Amino acid sequence: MDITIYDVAREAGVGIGTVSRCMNNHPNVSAATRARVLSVAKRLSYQPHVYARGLASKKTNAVSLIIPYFTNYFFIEVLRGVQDKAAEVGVELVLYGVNNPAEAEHYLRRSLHRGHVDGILFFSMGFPESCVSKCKEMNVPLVLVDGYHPEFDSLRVKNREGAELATSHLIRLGHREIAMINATLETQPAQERLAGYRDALEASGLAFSMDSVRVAPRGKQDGFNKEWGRSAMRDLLSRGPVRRSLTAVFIASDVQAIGALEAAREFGVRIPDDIALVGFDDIELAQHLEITTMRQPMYEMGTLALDQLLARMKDPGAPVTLSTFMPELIIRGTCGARRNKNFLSHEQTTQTQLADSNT
Amino acid sequence: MDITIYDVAREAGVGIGTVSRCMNNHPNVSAATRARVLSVAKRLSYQPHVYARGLASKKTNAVSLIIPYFTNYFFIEVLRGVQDKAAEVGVELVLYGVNNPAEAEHYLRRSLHRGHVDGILFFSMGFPESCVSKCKEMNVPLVLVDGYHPEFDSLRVKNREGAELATSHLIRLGHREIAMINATLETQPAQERLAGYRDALEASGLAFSMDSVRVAPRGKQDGFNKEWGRSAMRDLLSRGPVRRSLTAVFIASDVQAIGALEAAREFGVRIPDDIALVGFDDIELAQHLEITTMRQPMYEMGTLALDQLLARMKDPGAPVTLSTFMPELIIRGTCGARRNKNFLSHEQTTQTQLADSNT
DNA sequence: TTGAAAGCGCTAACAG
DNA sequence: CTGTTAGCGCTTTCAA
Repeated sequence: MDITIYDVAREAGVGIGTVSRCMNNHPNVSAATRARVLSVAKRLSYQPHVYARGLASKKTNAVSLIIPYFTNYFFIEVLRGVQDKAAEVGVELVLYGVNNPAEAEHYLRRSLHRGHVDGILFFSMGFPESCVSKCKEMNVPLVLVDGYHPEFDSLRVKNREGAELATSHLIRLGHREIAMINATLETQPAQERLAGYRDALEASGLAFSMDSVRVAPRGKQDGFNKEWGRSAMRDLLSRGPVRRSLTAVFIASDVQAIGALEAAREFGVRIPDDIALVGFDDIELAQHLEITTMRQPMYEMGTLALDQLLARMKDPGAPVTLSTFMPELIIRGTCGARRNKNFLSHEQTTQTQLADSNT
Repeated sequence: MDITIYDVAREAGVGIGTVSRCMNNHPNVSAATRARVLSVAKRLSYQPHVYARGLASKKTNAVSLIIPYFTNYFFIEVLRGVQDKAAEVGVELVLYGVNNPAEAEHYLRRSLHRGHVDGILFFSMGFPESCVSKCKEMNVPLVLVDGYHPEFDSLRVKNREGAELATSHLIRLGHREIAMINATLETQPAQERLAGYRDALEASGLAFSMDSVRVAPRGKQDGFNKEWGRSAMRDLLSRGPVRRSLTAVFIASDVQAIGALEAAREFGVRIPDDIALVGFDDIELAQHLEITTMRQPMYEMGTLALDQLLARMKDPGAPVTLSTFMPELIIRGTCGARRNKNFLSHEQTTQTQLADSNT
């Protein structure tokens, strides 16, 4: 039924060792023999048994993905990148969706076990310190995607620079009084985005003050959620003195921006006419809601992540790398840039049509 | 470094066979021995080598998922279900994201190879006829999720009944002239949703006519896309005579509904005041755009899919099953029901209906 | 350049 | 109930 290396060897009149060499492009085979073996293999449509190979060679040709399930579009896109690259180079992807840190650690430990996978892609979550020594001693290639740890290869987005860009954009549009809606400052992205916001303000000689920043309390998704966006915006809008001069808000994520949009509607505040908004992430909804935002190169992060992992597998001793990705400003409706003819002329815009969504 | 079954055996003072039995809950071990072995195993934090076990037992403890990449939320949710169930029973998930039928077939064949995976979950795509005989002869457990083939266990949504429900909802709200925006009739969901629409109309004594149905030309996503939704809606709205009396549209999917919404805005048609809309799928965007729609029990489909696959693995000879899922009406803004106090009062439904299975 | 043979770590059949 | 042993299909020395 199943055809094995023995069948091929017999049929080709060689030993199984030779067949093995052929299948693995080992140099020590004469061209003639190789051709003969390969043709037999094809004729029999022989395919090496993955597990047998794995057992003998101690390689699995698989990598595991440890990936949180709370979010959505971002991971899909990154995953798509990983996926495409995996298909290209022929490695298997073992998927572990994770709902909490404990699960993450569990799967991490499992993946660390000998002969399970050749490498690990760990996504977006804080890397459990309790695992770093084990990772090191097991010497399992590991790369952190959308995360950072000094001991491992990491891929991350330039949050600070992105936030700076977003805020500068608002400043260029003439806004002087720009608030920020942020998440919990305990997360790194939140800290960095705050820093970028501040950078932009100060670079333009505008005053920075935490009074204009709404920081989320600890909680669901660390404050990166619609509800917090809504209540922060409400707060911003209901404070009379602040409201008078406030003309723009930089929001640390698109989900929060959605909530902010809702709050604005409640208050009868027109976006972008009364207040301009810029978000962060470019989730799918942002496009439909016409949110101007900072887009992260998700797909590219995926392909690069796997590339990096493969590189690490090839050369375990190489110095640890940190790859950073620059987010891109996507101008849509909520920042008001499109109303500004002058501005439009020298700014790259997407082709999505602007709709007056807030009348 | 790596600890093997031999280490455990030696440490526990037994043979490796006994250790193996303990690890696999084989009955033929005395309670005392079992306890001792297990404790040693734990102490050494021994974990069987997956591949060695796979080689010897000819089981892999893994299933492959062949899943199209074009869509998003639906698959995420289903996947989450599969994922959770997998974690529960401890099977590995090997992911194959697929961009076209050729790739699907490629991965299918790969998965079919001996010893690769114990079973296959094939998602949403037409199952390649060229593979059914091979599947049968290889005897690899396979279940189709959101798809159907008479030879294999299938899980699907009751599209016809769902469409009927959606349309009836519109009728109950008093609409008499209800159009439909559909996809290409070459896909089964499109056909079934059309049939359901027709059922509802006829059950209420309303005239059914293909004049009121916009069928997509072949193309991207079989017409299940925003662009087609927009142009179909434009067409509906620009045809004077039709427009006069038209008060509602049933749309075969939420993505299309989004396009329709845009078209309505262009024409200055108010939703739901001038025209009521009901979509299908309940993608994430539907919630934010307040689209009334038919929700598919995605998560449950995922868990059930894996359950079914496990059942099939346990009993390969069992008769082929077909599990169907009833979509649920989610009332939001676009159908206008909320304007109707009476209606709201007796529509308190939110319980997901579980699968009814039939052979 | 090639064949033979020794494992990889485990399961399962076979004796005891 | 338990130890021993023969593979599972392949990679990889080691001789030839």
